[in-house]
Amino acid sequence: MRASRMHLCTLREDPADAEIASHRLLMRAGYLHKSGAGLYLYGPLLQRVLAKVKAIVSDEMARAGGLEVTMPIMQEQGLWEKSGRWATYQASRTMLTVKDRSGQTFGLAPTAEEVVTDYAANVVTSYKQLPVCFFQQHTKFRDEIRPRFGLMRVKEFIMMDAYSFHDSDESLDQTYQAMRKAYHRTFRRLGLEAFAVEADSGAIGGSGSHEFMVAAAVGEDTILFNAESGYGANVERAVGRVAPAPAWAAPAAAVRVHTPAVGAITDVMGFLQKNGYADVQPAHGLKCVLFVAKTEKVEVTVAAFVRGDRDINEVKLTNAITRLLGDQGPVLNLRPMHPPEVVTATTAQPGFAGPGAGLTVGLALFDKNTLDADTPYIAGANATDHHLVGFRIARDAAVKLHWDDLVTIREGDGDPQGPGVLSEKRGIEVGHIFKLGTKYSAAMQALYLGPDQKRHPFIMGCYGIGSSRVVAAAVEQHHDADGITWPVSIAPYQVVIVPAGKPGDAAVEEAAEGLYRDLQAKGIEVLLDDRDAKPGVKFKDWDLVGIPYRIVCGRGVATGTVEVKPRGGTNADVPLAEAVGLATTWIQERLAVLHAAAEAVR
RNA sequence: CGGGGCGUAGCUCAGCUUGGCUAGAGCGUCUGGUUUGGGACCAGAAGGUCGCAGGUUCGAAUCCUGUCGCCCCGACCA
Repeated sequence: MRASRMHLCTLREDPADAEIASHRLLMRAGYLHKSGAGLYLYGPLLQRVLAKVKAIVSDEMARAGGLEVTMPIMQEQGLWEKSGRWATYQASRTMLTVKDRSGQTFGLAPTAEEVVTDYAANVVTSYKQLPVCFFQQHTKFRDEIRPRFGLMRVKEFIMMDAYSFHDSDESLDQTYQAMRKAYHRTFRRLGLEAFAVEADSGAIGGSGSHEFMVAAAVGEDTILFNAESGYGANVERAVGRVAPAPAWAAPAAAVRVHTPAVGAITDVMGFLQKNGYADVQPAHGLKCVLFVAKTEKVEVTVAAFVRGDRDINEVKLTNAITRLLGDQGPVLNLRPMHPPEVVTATTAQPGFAGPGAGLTVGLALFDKNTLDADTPYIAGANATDHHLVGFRIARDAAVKLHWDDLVTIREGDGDPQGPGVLSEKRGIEVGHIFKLGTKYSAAMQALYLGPDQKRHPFIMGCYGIGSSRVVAAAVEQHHDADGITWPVSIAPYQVVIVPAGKPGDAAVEEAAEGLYRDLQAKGIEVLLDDRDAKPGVKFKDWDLVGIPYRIVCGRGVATGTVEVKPRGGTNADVPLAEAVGLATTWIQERLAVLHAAAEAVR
């Protein structure tokens, strides 16, 4: 491609609304055009990058046995009602809906379990056809509450989604592991450093799941990990060992203490320290957070308790409530109580809630990691400006006790699997794999005939990679002060030739044209910067765009040499005749490194 | 949806507080010339319903009301 014909539109300044590197650089280099909030036009350069990402993703999915299909983006409401998810997605309002001319309502694909399950039910009839895995790479819509960070979180995006069907848990597990391996291979070929962590399965549902994360300071997820044991989990899911609180001089029986105008735990402890309980700390508090949980059928008030120095994990709490509610569930929405609701539930102003007399809630849950039934705590007295000192849950609580895992694990907590300690880092979620079980197939009556001559619901798995998000994550991981430094496997072009002689220098022009022809003949994706611009402008542009290799035909041409330079690396002066060979070799070597990394996945 | 902020040229922004002359700058674009190894220089040009709609006023980018859009902080997810 000749640069004069490719409509390169780089910006010298950062767009005002771009905060993170990928957004900033993709906009500045002309990859992206913002069409609306969370809506982007992918320019010609981005199209090439995306095509390469998609090709690698598809290749690895096919290698793992997947069959590529294309599913409709408009999905009938009826299908979603069969699975029972219409209500969930309407409640969270993540699904965009449209009406056709006859008034029928459709959802715009946020995912495709229903569509693919319906397909499998029709085309897979016998256990002899199992397992099977269908996948696609297609546009998805999610009515994001707040699109942000350029390509990172948008309303319309491209996702690879795969769905597998099985007749046994063992078969599902085999495919799950194959997908896990395929994902690792995919990310290595893409040049991305990604790692898998345990995750909550969220709205998709199911038993097990792992997320694939790209480490990045701007990542929206928090990961807890221990490099030594290999444990890693999203904070939503992470478990760990919390150090016990130190003992303190608690009264034998609970004492009601006047604690004027101090509701926050640290304030309460500060007050008590000055008023007769010198050794109390926040860890001696019994923190009570009040929520309202909604399911399709019921609305229930909930009190959640955790040790005073720790926080409630709302994802864990949601799951715990769902378990308690049984067939009244699942919980579709969980929100903290508004102050007037707190007053109703505790007969006190917010800040003085506790599990003793006076608390009126549907459910009371206690964190089993940080709380003990027979240890003394300082609890709210359900009376404004009063606390109970020396409160013991087993003895003094006036509510039915439910114990579960509710605490948010944080840096410094113990590794659940070994002696080590957990660390924390931020990550961008680029992929997710789930074991779904029979959630969809049972609900939708998607059945196959087994060797026992009976009909069984498919056991399912589902797997996603955010193809367009991967592009943003790649830029986050590969950029410097001058611009993007694409891995060669996904760069829009592999080489750019920059003629840098005086205009009309026939020798320079001839050398550049010759290299251009020869590289094209070798199948290299090559650009020729034939624009009438100063060399400095060209260098800046290609550094920003991120072309991995640059060949400069300049003053050396007179003596028969050109310069070959990797992006961010050092120049090599080589004879004109060797430039094509050297660039080709370097490109192939770098691709080989990525392939070797993929082959090393076990 | 709650809280904060912003809408002026393709991009980045001044001007608004305290209403008043032809609405400005830099970058980018176009023309001509000089330049040509890390975002050149000179001369000239094009480009604006000041987000939109009302209102106040002799007069509104500026003040008021409404509305739409966008950005940032919190709850969703690839």
